[in-house]
Amino acid sequence: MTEPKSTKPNRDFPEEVFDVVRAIPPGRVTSYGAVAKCLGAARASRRVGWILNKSFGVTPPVPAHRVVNRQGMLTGAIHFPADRPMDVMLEAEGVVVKDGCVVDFEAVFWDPLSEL
DNA sequence: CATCTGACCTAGT
DNA sequence: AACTAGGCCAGAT
Repeated sequence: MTEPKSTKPNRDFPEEVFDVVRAIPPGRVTSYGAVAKCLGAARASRRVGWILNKSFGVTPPVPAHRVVNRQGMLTGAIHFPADRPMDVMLEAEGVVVKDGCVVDFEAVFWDPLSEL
């Protein structure tokens, strides 16, 4: 069979991730697993983080600071530039962050599966 | 070419 | 309820 066995609805993973993250409204946050699942790759949550790491400097800019882990912790803050800490950007949009953790994570959680 | 790590998640104990 | 271990996919060394 010469036909492409993988008929995945997924185009380029990075591009899809950027699109979803860009769709996150201000004052809201989402999780890597939610984005990955939205793309049909619930097990690719790790890839999402790696892709977001690459999202620095891309156009249009991707609000990677709106993406946190399942627990609402800013695990990616360590990879953020010191000039733009993740917690500061979130608070600037209305998200309350305490000790690197999002307060009322469920309240500010934005599900791409439901909203997108 | 083989091995390890990584912005994670799920499941088992 | 909390902790540990394994799985997942891809890039880097």
